[in-house]
Amino acid sequence: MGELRESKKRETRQRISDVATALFFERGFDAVTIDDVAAAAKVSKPTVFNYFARKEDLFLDRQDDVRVLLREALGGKAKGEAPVDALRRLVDRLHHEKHPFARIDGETVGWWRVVAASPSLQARLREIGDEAVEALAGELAGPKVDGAARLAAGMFVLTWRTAYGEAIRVFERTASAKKASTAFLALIDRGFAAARALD
Amino acid sequence: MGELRESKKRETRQRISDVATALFFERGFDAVTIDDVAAAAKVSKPTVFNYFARKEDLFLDRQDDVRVLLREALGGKAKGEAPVDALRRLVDRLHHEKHPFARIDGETVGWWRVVAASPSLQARLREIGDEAVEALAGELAGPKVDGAARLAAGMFVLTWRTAYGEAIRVFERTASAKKASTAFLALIDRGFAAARALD
DNA sequence: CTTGAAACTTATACTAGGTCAAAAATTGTC
DNA sequence: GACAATTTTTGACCTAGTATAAGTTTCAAG
Repeated sequence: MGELRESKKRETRQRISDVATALFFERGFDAVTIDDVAAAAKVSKPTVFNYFARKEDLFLDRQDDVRVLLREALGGKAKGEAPVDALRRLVDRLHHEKHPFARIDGETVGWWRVVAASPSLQARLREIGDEAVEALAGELAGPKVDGAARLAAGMFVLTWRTAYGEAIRVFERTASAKKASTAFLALIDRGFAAARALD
Repeated sequence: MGELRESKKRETRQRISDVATALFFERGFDAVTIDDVAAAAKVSKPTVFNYFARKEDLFLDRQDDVRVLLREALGGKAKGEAPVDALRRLVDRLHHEKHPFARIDGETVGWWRVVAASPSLQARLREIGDEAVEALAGELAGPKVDGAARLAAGMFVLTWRTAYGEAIRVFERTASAKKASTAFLALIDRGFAAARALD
């Protein structure tokens, strides 16, 4: 059944990803070329693109997680529970689990510095955000997604993005993960309160 | 003092823009190369980039308008008037003036179709949106922009974008500019109501 | 009207992301 | 071990965007 084949592919993919990430942290995203990555991972350029559709995906390969988390948060919510409450619980859960999406510390900030220095990574992040909005709108409204659902979904994603960005800023200013967390959750609450006012 | 020079530049810039827009409508954004544009406008490729920093700017050259409109709406607001009210008045004004930012008709939809078919135009549009958020946050909060201001600004931009997108969808479905307008204003009101709940 | 400086445009060449087709190597199955 | 399927590679190609240096046009001053 192609076990060896599968594991080799996983290995190759992983090697490319690891090598690329290391290079990006070292030199910055834009200063590293695909040829650099390919050479360091000992594969050819087309092979890199065989595993990662865009250069940005070498650094941002958590997009699928977003969809999964949203779905399981909304799918697993108690009957009658408002979506906004289920999402609020998701934030708390991820925050307690120190999930990188909901927690700022030295590591996340290192990651963010790479992003902040690269316009194309930021562009890709915006794109992922919009995809998340569409996915979330689908979860919220079922098959018939309308403007109201998109607006609600947009508010969650916007709130998350804004809270995350603010937390980074606070961390960089104060070097305190605690203060960053507080700022993060405060903005989350603010945004979610506004989202509640939508209906 | 260089009158002829100035007018020639204006002319060249305009010619490039017109020629490019026509080509984009004709063949789609991605199917037209900068070389095509340069040849059709009878200039060289570097000259095109001399006037437009990116290819996308050949089609989206209203970014400055956004900043100007926001500034004059918030600058000219009556003392004591809430920013949200001033922005709401801006929407109404643009809508009545049939400004493309706030009105959907056959022409806007033609423009939108070009955008919808091009990932890079959509990416640039997202970027412009984020720039608008930063600018608006600055207008709202003065020199010290904080997370709350960014969240508020983000909500306005999100609401506008979402309302605009929904209006396009309605127009394409019903072919009625009136229904599109109604959908647009309904979502604007919805989003602005939520934004009011922020404080 | 000439001349020299400044601004604009050009040709040319280059970098880098990304794609494509076909050859070559590797693995799975008979 | 031979044949089929899949992966990888090679190498060529396209396009956006940039740098450089040379050519052209406009301007202002003599």
